[in-house]
Amino acid sequence: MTVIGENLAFHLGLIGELSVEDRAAIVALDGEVRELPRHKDIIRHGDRGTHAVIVLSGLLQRYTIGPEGKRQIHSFYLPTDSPCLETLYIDYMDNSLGAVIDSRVGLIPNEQLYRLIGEREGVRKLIWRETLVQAAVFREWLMRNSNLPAHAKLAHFFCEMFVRAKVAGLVIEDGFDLPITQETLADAVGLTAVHVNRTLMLLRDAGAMEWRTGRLTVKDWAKLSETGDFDPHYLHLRATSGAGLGEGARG
Amino acid sequence: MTVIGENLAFHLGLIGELSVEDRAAIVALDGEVRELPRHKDIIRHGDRGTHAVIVLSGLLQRYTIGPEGKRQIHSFYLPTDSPCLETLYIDYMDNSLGAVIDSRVGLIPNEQLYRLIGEREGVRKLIWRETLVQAAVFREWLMRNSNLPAHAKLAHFFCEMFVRAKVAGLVIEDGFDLPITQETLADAVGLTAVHVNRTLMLLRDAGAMEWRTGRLTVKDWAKLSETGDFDPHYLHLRATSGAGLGEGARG
DNA sequence: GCCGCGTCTTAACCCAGGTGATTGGCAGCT
DNA sequence: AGCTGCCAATCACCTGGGTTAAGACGCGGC
Repeated sequence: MTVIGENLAFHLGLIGELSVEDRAAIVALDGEVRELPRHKDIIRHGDRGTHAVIVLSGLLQRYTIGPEGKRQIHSFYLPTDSPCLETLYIDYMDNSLGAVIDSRVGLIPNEQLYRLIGEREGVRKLIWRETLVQAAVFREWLMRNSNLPAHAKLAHFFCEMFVRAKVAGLVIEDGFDLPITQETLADAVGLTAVHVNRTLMLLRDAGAMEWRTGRLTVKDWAKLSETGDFDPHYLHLRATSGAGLGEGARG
Repeated sequence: MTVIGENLAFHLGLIGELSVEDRAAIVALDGEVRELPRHKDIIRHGDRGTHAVIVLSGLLQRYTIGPEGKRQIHSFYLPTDSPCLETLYIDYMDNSLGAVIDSRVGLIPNEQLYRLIGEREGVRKLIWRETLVQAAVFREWLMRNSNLPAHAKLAHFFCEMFVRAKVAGLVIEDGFDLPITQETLADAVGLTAVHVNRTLMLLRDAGAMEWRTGRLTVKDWAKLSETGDFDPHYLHLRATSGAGLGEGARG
């Protein structure tokens, strides 16, 4: 029983059922715990991924740097999230993964996962499913960044992060830590920092949400989710019903 | 030995090695062949996917309809492409799959694939890898639609389709069938049909490409790929080296 | 040979969001 | 206290792409 395995089991349990034996096998997984200072990458574009990553604390981001230095953030990873599971069967990293703030991550060698995947159908199913859910999130981000106006982009983004934080057990009194700068947010939703700033004030004034000192608080879920045209189905959570999700206590 | 299995084996062979036995097992897969008239969906948002789809001829598109009827296309599928492999472990479809033009598809029941995945590590690896490559494509589309200006979006899109058509053996004399309307293209890259039209003429006038009567011809690969800042690595093909890809003869 | 419809093309106008530059607050360091 | 760096907040101005509308060019059906 390890912190890393426990967190992975918890996370996989959010998107499907785990038998007692499968759960035990995952919980028994171990690996290296590493401190990752802010702005430091753990895997870079072009690297060969050899480990799965489990976020234990802090916040990670997946991103690429495009022409003229433009950065596109593909996803953020909250504690218990597991980026890099795709390195199991994709050798060449086409993006980078780094820490937004000082973070702690667990690293599980792929070999350990190959073994479990081969032996246990239940584990295979959930890990595979996890990679597919991430693909669904990329599709949703594609839709959001291509089709929605600025205020809806921000609202949609906040809704997603809120739901994910909620099921991960990170939400306290309708708020959770989202320690990103407006510029980082801009790189995620495909706007400029200036326009993000302008647009944030609209959402604040509308009373939908508050976001200060790195903490997001949802004031009016109905308004926020309607503004962002948000439907959480694409997250494929076991309990998907908007903000009124189950308790979701940590491992 | 069936058309469906043969096409799937060919397609998986593009992204990885298949042992003789694994290949034989895939080639032996069979399923229903179905004619899909243009604009008809084969799977709809909200459905439960129960089959993998193999495109035998024609062209499919994956899409969602957003607020105010806006359509976002997430991907196109050329002959030998295999959408819906994600339905193996995702029960609820969060998008639709339909025919752009009259098409023929093969349907393989998921049960058959579960069996093979459980029995054969090599097959499991390649099918999983295929779903991960599609996720990488979604990430690239996210970057493209969020960060690139209109002319680069179009160039990037054409580059991707060209490379994919090339490895599928569909390219003859630097051209292949891309029977979509400008409006459909607009819904893929996140522009309006009018602006797509304006921008297409720039690319044409620059001599980079030609696109008439549903057939795309690349005139100047260097110019086109530079305009679109295109790097084919994200497709994770076995032979990835721009337009000068291997022969790629069908089945 | 004509009609109807889908698609492409073009034009005139408009606005959401980009650009660049400045200010002020706040935290950490010396 | 003063300095440095980061980040939020604004302002004035600009432009890429959206919007609306109106022809033009096929092409299949009758």
